[in-house]
Amino acid sequence: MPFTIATWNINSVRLRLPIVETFLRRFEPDILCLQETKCPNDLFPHAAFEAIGYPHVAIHGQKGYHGVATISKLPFDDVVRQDFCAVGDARHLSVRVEAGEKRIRIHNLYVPAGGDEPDPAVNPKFRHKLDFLEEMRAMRASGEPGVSSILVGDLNIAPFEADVWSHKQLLKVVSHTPVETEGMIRVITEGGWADLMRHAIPVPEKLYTWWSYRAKDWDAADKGRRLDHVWGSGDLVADLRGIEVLREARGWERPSDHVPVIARFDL
DNA sequence: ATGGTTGATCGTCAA
Repeated sequence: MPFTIATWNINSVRLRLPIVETFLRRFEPDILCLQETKCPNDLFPHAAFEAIGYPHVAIHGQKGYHGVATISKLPFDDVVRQDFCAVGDARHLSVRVEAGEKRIRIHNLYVPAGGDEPDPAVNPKFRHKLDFLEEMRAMRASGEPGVSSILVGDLNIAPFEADVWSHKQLLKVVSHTPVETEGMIRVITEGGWADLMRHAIPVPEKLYTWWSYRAKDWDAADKGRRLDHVWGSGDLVADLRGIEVLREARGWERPSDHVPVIARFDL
């Protein structure tokens, strides 16, 4: 059976509810994982999602910052909210679904951006990001017997040269420094994950999911980075039918600086 | 080298 999952850093779910609804109506993913919802739990717009066919919603929000939400057509159970680095940030949410022949744990993650200065000794935000990455090493693609895994989200790291507009110019820019890119590749390798975006669209093809708000003409300048990711347990590689990065969404009305990534499977 | 933009919230932080 077809199974589709999307991930999108929405940068305020309430402000951008209209374009989220447009996206869901047009692409009809079974599951949408949102990051940076910036929405306290008691103000989350549940009714809007239920009204367009998404009655199953898990949220992990806080006031002002961060926040993740998993919005689903399919029922799920065993919701887990992990407090990475024990700082009380709402940055992780996982659920377990049954789709086709498979049971799948879906992790929805929002990794700290890490601030501007890529030195953990002087920048506590970068220290936090590296600590978060270290804690991610415990995430295993085969964590539960008989359960496949998908990990999506804004991981705020672009691991490969083809994931940034200029490898040389970004080597000392947070998101593409060696300690981050090597750390991420270690998490992928040790955890038994497959980088599904790069299975479908291999290096060296350039692939971006984020363009800064600060760039004057994001489309023409095209100074993007691949900060959003879709990882899966090894068994899902054979089931993957394609990846779509919805670049056009960066040009929508009042856009997020991130665009949706859609993964399609036949399970 | 610097400043550039956006959102939540209401001066300032986070990204």
